[in-house]
Amino acid sequence: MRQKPTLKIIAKELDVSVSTVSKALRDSKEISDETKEKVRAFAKLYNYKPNNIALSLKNKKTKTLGVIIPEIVHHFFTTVISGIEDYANSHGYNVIVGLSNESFDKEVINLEMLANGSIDGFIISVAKETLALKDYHHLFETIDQGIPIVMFDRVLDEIICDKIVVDDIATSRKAVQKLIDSGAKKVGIITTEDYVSVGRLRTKGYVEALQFNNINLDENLILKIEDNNKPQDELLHLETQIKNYLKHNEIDAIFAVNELYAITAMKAARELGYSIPQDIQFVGFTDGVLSKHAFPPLTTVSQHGKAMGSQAAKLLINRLESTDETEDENYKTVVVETDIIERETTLNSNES
Amino acid sequence: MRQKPTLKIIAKELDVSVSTVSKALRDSKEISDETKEKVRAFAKLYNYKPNNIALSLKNKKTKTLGVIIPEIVHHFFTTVISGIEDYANSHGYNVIVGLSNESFDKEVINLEMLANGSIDGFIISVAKETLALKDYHHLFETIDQGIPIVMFDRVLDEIICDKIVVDDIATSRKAVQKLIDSGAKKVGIITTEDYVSVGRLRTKGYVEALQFNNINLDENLILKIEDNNKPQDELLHLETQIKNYLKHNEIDAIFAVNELYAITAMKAARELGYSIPQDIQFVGFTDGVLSKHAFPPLTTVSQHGKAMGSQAAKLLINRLESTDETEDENYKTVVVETDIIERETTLNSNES
DNA sequence: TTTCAACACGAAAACGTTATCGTAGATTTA
DNA sequence: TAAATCTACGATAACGTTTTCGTGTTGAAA
Repeated sequence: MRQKPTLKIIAKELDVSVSTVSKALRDSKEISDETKEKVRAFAKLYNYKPNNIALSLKNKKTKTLGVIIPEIVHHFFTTVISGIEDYANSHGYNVIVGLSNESFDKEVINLEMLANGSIDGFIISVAKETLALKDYHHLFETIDQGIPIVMFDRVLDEIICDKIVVDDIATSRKAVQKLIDSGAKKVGIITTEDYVSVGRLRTKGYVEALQFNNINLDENLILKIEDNNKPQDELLHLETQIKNYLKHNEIDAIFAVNELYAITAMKAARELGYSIPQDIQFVGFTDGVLSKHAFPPLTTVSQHGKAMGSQAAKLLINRLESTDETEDENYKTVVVETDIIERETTLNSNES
Repeated sequence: MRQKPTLKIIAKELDVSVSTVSKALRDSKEISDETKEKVRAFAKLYNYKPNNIALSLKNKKTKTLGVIIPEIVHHFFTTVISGIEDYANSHGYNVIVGLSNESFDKEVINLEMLANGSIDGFIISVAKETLALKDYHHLFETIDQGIPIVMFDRVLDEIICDKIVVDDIATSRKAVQKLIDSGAKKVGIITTEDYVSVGRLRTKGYVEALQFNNINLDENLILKIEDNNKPQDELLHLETQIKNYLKHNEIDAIFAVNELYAITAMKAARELGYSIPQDIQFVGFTDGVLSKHAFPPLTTVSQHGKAMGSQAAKLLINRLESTDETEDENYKTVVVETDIIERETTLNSNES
């Protein structure tokens, strides 16, 4: 095991001062060509690379981004991370990820752990529990410490910072409209409880689409999935709620606010004897593996997670590298486009 | 924006020396209770937290683990990461992830970027390209620098380090045996090319299982999927290869070395008029979302990715914290158990 | 009274960098 | 020849910690 060479070691070996070595390697004009050549050769030979930690301490910049998400075993979040990584890496930044597991406490701990010098800025999608508790002190504090935050997906109006979102309301309207255009008369929605903002907004879009088409809103057609605390039978719990919902309502189309709800509803519908899409149509949200490989392949709205990720990284890095305090305080919230990917759970509009 | 307090600032404010503040906060007995109290109160008031970077520099330990994987948009890898995070976090470590995108160059860059002080050790699953090139100099070099590596999933015999693997051969044997026990006479395998070690090993297990049951090996039943360089139509490419394979062979069971191959094969089989599992049975590898929500739900072998992840983190952290050089050099390779999760693409053994 | 611990604290070094400033000797300018 | 200017380098401080080693007061022991 060979120990990593440092400036000091090189300096001693070459019998010059540390400053000379540093300057030579940075091609300072204070150093003669002769000395530069000697130092460079030696550095190359021993594979010298400057120590990142020392640089971070000196520059007060770590060149790393902290990403805090509720869950990593989730296609949407991984596409976002992938987008962040791409952009960050190609701009000389590293990415360190923290998982909140939807827990407020873990979110706070992660934030604080990373805020003590480990990272230059955060990209974050807050935990459900944080949403429910409405306790945002940790976010305020890190911003107050001068660490910029970019929020995505689950964003908070109360926090003033850059944000990356999809236009949930408009997208949801678009999805429901698609269903209506394809001949659906009784469109239901499977959504989350209202404290999850994306759920609330998508429900709103659903309502708006109905109004726009002069369809009376039937509250029974809105299924808000209750969270289950026991993750083991989460899925079972979900299924029974949906089956119950399907049995007690006459529905010919469903808009589900995420992939899992859509897939599970399709399974339930099949078991109840519906055929898809003839008897009942489906549109999901988030274009993940599940949608693509579902049976039949699910028509869904694509959130373009990768684009969201790289947008987030871009915004954050721009802010970090803007000549501090110059043109700041004008926080942007960029809304990324969504598309409906038509697959086989919806009828063609002209077939209706 | 309030700037973060440092020892120096606290010291000045309280009119004591930096050392006194440091000692007081670390509860040194050199400091009087009175002073300790004063310092603690002040530190608490201003929410003092020691700067991680400075600590890292001083201690030559960063308390962070570098994880390098080929792809993050992949269920297996995310479960592994999740296991790593869990264990690491609860032991005071952070995790910084690097994506190689299956590219040798990106793997090398990521490794070097992180090896310069940013992390204490690596957990890595090498890129396909690295496997194909058989160029491991970057791995040797980081080990040579005294940075420990734990390899998982795709491991290399040539590298001497801790390893986490599943027993691919045995598991594959078990899966094929299951198919045979359920009455299959003509079992095929859909696998990767041989340079991907997991593919090679699983193929080997397949062959062994046939031998064990005195079934003649028909080379035509082994489909090795060729990699496609154009990621856009990767899926299409896969489908045509599989359909072709199904058309030209008489097969009543398929063992696929990953989820995607299995799902795609099921789709192809359905399109060719097979019914599952009556006409053709399927077993996949890796228990991901796809398997669980496939139609019909796919019988598959579970790799327990989360367990692999936490095992990897445990091995790495143990090595990092073992009183250096004392009991080292005895590298372990732990093999984690696999299970076959029976769902609806296989017949019951007694139905045969 | 002298001597000596014990006590409570401060100074300084170290981790690996970079940047500012100083300066000895060589060279040019007046 | 004296003065000014380069040239090429070294010393030092600084980033925020922790730790080792002093050291000036006490109070107690001799």
